[in-house]
Amino acid sequence: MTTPAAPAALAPDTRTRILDLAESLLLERGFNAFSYQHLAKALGVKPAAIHYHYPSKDDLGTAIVARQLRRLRKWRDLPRVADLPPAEQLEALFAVYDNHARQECRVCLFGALAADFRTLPAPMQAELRTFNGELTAWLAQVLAVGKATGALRFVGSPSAKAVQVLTTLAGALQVARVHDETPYHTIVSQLRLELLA
Amino acid sequence: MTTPAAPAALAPDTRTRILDLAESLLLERGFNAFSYQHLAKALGVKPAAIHYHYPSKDDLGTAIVARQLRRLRKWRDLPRVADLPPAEQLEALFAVYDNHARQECRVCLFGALAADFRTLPAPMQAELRTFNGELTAWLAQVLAVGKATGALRFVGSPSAKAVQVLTTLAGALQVARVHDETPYHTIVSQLRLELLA
DNA sequence: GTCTATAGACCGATAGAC
DNA sequence: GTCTATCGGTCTATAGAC
Repeated sequence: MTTPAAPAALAPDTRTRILDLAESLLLERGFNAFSYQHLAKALGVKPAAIHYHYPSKDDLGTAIVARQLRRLRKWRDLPRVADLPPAEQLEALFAVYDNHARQECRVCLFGALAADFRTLPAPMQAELRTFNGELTAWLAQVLAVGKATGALRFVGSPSAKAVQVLTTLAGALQVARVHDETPYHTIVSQLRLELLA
Repeated sequence: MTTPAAPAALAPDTRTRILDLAESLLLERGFNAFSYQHLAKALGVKPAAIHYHYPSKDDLGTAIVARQLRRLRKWRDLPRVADLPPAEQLEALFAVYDNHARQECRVCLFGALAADFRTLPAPMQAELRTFNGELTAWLAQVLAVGKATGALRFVGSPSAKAVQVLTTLAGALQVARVHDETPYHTIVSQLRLELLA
């Protein structure tokens, strides 16, 4: 019985390189703003090679969202995240968005796809809904515990506040793209000011 | 001296019909998701006729944003808006977003263009920055007066709060598109709950 | 002011060799 | 698994008749 080669961490295969680049372009410029030709040129392969791995652009787009969903679940369940007290879980969430802001003013997955949502293939729409739903549910739980322990402060229900906070963060990354990072940091500071007791 | 014909309110000219339809499609599906052919077919004219009025799609896009900016200034300076007390000015703002949510889950201009911002022509980018800047400045003033009179309640500076509230509203319309109107109303209720003293 | 006709580029996708 | 070659469609935009 032969063992499949372990994925080399320093040399991702073509399939992964395609997905990485497509994800970057999606978050930096939007789904309709890159083509198989762009990907092929940047990766030094031919467009047909990408069609081999992802037969259609719909498949590629769906793969991007599906991977982000897997990453979200992994991150959420990491001991260094799951075992934190609520206020620090909130900070861990902010840190993720800070990373986006620093990397070429990337917006988050949700913010990148929401405007064009109706033009997306159905599987992509479904994955994005799940992504947003699970993230919201996670934050609602964090907020509920935080309120109960007195570490976080807000009016209204945890789930309503979770929807509001995530929506604000998604929008904040968009504002950073249109202007600069300043309003993004203003918004996050404002959220901290209001939430941290 | 001849008088130019007054614009017939019930029969907008071709130029305006093009702009109206393009604006609708922009807000409902995104800037890259409609073409001159789509516009032409829906209006019963040929693509070339649209090129006559708006030589390039960049010109058309810029005209959409420029008109929204003119509308914003007009709305803001209307006596029935400008003379209102702060809490009612805030409600007037919410009413504008409610209208968007009800019309085919339109996002606002900002939310429609932010994701693809880097792919937009420079004049469009500039107009959008001005649009967002003026709206933020207006709301900051409303919030400042509201806080001073005790009608509105929030921590932090009026301008920081204004950026946060507008960003949240823009994001809320995007969430409505991805899911349904429910989270939009949840977010606006949350904003009311927090701001109205 | 609107038309016909078409240019010229780019798109996503496929067939089939290697 | 990646290549060459190419198809058919759509896009923005232009030229020129009416």
